[in-house]
Amino acid sequence: MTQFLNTNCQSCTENSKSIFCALKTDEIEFINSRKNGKVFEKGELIFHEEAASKGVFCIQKGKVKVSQLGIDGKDQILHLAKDGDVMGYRATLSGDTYSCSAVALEKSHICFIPKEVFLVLVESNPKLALKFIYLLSEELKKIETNLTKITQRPVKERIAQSLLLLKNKYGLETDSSTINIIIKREEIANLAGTTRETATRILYHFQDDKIIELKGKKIKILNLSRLIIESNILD
Amino acid sequence: MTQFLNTNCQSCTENSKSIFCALKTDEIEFINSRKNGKVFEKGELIFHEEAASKGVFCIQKGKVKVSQLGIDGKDQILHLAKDGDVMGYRATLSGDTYSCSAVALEKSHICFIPKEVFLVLVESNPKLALKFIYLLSEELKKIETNLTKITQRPVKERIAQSLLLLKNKYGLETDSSTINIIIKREEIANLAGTTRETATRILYHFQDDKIIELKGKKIKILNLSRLIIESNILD
DNA sequence: TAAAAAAAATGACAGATATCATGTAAGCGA
DNA sequence: TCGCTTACATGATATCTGTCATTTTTTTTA
Repeated sequence: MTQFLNTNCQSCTENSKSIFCALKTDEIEFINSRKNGKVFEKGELIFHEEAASKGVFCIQKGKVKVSQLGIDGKDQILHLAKDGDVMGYRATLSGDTYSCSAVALEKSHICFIPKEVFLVLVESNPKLALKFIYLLSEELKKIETNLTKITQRPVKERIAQSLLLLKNKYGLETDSSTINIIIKREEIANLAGTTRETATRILYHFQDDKIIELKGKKIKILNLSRLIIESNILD
Repeated sequence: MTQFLNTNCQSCTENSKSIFCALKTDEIEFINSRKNGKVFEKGELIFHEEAASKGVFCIQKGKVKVSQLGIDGKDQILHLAKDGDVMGYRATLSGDTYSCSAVALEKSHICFIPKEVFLVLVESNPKLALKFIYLLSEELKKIETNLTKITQRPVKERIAQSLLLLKNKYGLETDSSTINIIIKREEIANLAGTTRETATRILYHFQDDKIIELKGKKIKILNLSRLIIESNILD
């Protein structure tokens, strides 16, 4: 059962730093009166690929995976999102269907901004348009690099990279070493583009080597520098 | 030895349909007087990844591969370009280094538009900005799908897909079956994210199955529908 | 045109990963 | 709390694909 949120954008932008923060007060008002907040439970679908884009989603608080389904149902996680991130703008900007699905990784507060509202803003505010150009560019660069890496590097390195990504994205807990996300083995596999079994094995490898410690669905990084070495990221 | 071109944009936009075609006459004049045309020989480098973006390149006539170097020197072709295509805009728009290298696949006539000129246009012309948003979006979608496919599908399907891509991009010769591009085995491999040897073997497989015919560095499609089946693209 | 260099074909082989199968543990709803 | 379902661990196996080595063909250059 999804409940509705009734926060307003003003208080939201104070905390998180979404792309909408640079908007003028009246523009924020404009969004605020037309947006639509919802609470999504863990595992709940936020939007589905192949659905016609109806607008964009802005995460007030939460963690979301954005993934794409392969032919035989295996999905590839393309993007991880957190507080302040906007999702679905690619499809909305090009008037297309969503090319990915978004699913909450934990209970998340997410606002929906209808297409018309969003496009009016982008088209009337050149600065915002440039920001999205920027965002798209970054995204494109990231995924290009990813494509090259994922196809050329062995699974072990990709798993290490995935762990580093999770750490950088969601941060560490108060013990300064446990990655602040509850994530299934299968999702780690989908991030690294491999199978659940292989991911499991490699994680245990890393545990045997005292690089990480597996604590149920959480992962504690024992030796960050070695994890970086394993990931074979040279830069 | 690179020679210089002295065509003007007016005559160019009449033939090809680049993204700049929608510009007003004075804007085209503006580009025309500041651009810089060159002839690149086959195999010649047009721009190099990691170089700071100095501007964008517009193909008047030619074929170009845009690729990214992996860790051990193997490169992944991310994009194929032809007449009217603009390259390097991603980096230029986000004020970044190029993330890919571009190399001519055949003798190509290419104009260079300096960063300042390009950015002035984009920032002063909202319609153009939206066009680039569109372009970036399309590119992003394409590469996301590619990432999922390339990591999840076997090499055979990827090779078939690569051949279809080449056909769709560069078209067929007058015999209505030979793909209109001279391309090395290694480049097909780099497109499909595999090795030269494996690409070779699979191409011969396809030839044995009477799906294609290898004519030196050219490829003739004998049975398009079977090639599509092999590519396992369901849509 | 001959020689040299580059590209391609081809076979042998090894290894990384996926797949399959089965048992175990953990989470969840009644 | 029990039972059911979902997630996880783990071994055995097969296979795809990359690597290496050698020969042949094609292209380039002198």
